Amino acid sequence: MPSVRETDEQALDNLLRQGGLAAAGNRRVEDLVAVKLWQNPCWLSFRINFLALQFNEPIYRRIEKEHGLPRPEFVVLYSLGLSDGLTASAICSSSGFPKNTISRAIQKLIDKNIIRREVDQADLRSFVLYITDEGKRIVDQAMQPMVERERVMTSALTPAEQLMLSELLAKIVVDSPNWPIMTNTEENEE
Amino acid sequence: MPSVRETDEQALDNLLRQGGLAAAGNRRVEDLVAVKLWQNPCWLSFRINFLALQFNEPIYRRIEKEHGLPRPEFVVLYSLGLSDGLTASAICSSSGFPKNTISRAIQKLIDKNIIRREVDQADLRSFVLYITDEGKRIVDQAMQPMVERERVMTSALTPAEQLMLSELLAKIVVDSPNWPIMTNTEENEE
DNA sequence: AGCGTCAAGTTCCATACGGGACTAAATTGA
DNA sequence: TCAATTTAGTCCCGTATGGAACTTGACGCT
Repeated sequence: MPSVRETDEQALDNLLRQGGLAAAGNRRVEDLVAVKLWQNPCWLSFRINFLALQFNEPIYRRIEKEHGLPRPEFVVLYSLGLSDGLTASAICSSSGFPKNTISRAIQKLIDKNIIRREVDQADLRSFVLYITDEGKRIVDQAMQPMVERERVMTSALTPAEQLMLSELLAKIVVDSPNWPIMTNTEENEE
Repeated sequence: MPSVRETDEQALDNLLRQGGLAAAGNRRVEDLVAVKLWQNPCWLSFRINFLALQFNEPIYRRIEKEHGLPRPEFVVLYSLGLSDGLTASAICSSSGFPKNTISRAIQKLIDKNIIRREVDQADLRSFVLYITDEGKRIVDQAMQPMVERERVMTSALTPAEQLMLSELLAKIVVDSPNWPIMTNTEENEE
């Protein structure tokens, strides 16, 4: 909680909102994008959403075309690629997809012999998921364009800036368990 | 293009991937989230997507409940709130939604008297969109929780860090027109 | 002018998605 | 030890979504 006075808070708001405006300089950017960058009370969410889109759209389109895996299926596969032997609910909560979507994706992947499923002996309700060799092959192959896409997207930043960005974002992610659950029903905050 | 040698590049990769690991310290974070943060070749995309989700999910759920506007409709409205008199295609390209989705959303908003549409005299194919008073009211009201959510999400960072983050992200967004179009058909890059 | 191409929006349609109800197993607790 | 509650995962079903084809107007070219 920063100890700044009211007016300073507003000044900070303005600074945040205009973050990167000076540095943009001669660079040309689409009109509405410029507005959403620099005249937007929600500076963070636009930046984040825009960049997520710029990454996801081409990547998932490609994975769909090349491997026939829609996004939820690939998310499951990717998760197992990072950490084999997961359970469906673990994938849900780290990816944000609802459990029925993940469940469907898992079924499809099993049918395609891309993952394998075993009942968890410790908890007979749940299943432990394992990636197959075929699955490993697919993840490895799909990884290349993803990494490359990130490289392209971050190429405007120096290595030091990239590192700074990685750390700042991680700091926020790590803090996320502390955020309040947004209750949609109440009308007034503050 | 950073002028680093091969091995340095790998070292950088490792640093980037582990960005924020040291700072996380005692903080507890879900297992798979930790893996996706710090043992993930795609450090950027996970951080970005995770945060986008943490923002979008509660916000759009709330806006849906409170104002009956699904996400694409609110995106249109929000865009007009920032810059009145836009055209449908401008909204498409800044938001990333396909044009039929935006088209539908516009129709609905017109029906609900939240926006208004006039033929563009300069180009009879296209329409110029205007927000109505009712629309302004809704945006203003919906803005509060959005700003508040951002405040919560960034509260782990100092003001200086927030400013740095805003600038780094903007720098990437500004660079986005230079990124190559990903052609999904080719098999090999490099 | 007249034809081909392109761009703005709309319509059609198959399908993926997610809310909510449901089953079954674990856990709590009296 | 037997309800009552919670948790893992599946199923059902209405709806939103986005690809592709289509309509209409603009633009370029000869």
